[in-house]
Amino acid sequence: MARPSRFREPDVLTRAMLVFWQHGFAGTSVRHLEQATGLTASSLYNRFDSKEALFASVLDHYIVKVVQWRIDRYLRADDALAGLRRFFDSTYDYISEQRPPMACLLANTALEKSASDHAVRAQLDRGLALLEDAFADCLQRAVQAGQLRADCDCRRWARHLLLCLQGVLVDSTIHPDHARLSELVDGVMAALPLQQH
Amino acid sequence: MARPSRFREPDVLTRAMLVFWQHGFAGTSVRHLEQATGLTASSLYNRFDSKEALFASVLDHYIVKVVQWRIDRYLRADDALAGLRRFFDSTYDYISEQRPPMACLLANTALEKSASDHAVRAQLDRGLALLEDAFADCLQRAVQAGQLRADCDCRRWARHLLLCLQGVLVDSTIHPDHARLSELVDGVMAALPLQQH
DNA sequence: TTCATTTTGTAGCGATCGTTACAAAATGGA
DNA sequence: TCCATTTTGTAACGATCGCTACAAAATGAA
Repeated sequence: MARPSRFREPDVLTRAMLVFWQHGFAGTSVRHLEQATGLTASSLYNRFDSKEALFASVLDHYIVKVVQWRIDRYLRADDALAGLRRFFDSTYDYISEQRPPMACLLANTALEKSASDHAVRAQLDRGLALLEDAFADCLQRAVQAGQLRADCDCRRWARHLLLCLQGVLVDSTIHPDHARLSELVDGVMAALPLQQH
Repeated sequence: MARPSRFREPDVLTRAMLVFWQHGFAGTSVRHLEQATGLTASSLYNRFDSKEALFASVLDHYIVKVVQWRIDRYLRADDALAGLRRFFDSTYDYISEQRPPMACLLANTALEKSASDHAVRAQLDRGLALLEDAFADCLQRAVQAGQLRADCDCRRWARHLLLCLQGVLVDSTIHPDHARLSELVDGVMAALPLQQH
């Protein structure tokens, strides 16, 4: 057959992901990607058609490895509300571990890339729909567990949580302060239609 | 004296602002700025030291001409809650007038520029503090008018509103749909500690 | 009218951008 | 062993990047 590749594709995508995540699409050069992945440009272009195509693959990778992973890890916990809280906490836990905070590749891309880039837009839609559905499921379980009021409109509250999540992510890059962010999330959780005991 | 300038500085800043707002800092070239302002690069560099310095001036311009203007226009209305609602509405009204939606230059910059760029960070802080204070004042007036409960912690709710605003702005670029955004703002307003009648 | 001063337009600087041509290197199959 | 196939490293392509040198143009002061 052919000469074997020196790198596994998931590793390349993960390393490229971190660069795009931190510096954005326009702010990331192919030279930078070469350095981060350890591949030369010719190898990168051999696997991916262009910087744009690599970015599309990275976006898919992010949705599975970061978004879906966090959904599975937190939003499927037995205690739905506690899981939701931990999901938000983990968001800025993750951020404050990094230097500097990088928010969320989906939100970054939403604000950076042109709205006329329909392929990227569709990927963002998919990633955020994943989150919205996971929020809705989580809230539904909280209703069934008697944590939230029975008349809670889970779909609408899921959209509200998605909105708050994006707000937390933007805020975390401006005020990377754990206490402040935790207080903000307190407010988000308290706004939910909690079941009164 | 000297040869007079063909352009007024505020006009130049406004035009440059629209370009940075839409395409980001890295995504905006000096050629693009020349075209948008009608000035040549030599004229731009004669007034501003660098692209970075021009961006800093543009950010100041944005804080005064867009942020402060909207605060004065909406958040100082006699009916504090109605003004607050109109402030949020105006945010995505403004967005849907544009092709494509451009969110907010402060949020865009927060997610794009490096956290180590302390000068830009300080400007973002200033702009967002302006908004937070205006929200707090607005809520305080709503409390005094009996629209919100007397025990409302206006400062915390102001931060919450700032969070929701950023969320709305991100969402508006992904789903530039007026009805959906209006429903989201319904949720934000309903979450406030309204005085029960 | 001459001069000092600032803005303007032209033209292009070196550096970096995304991308590619090409041949050497590394494999399994024949 | 030789071949077909794919990856790799080297080197560089034309285009564009942020930026600037330089002189002509346009003003008020002397």
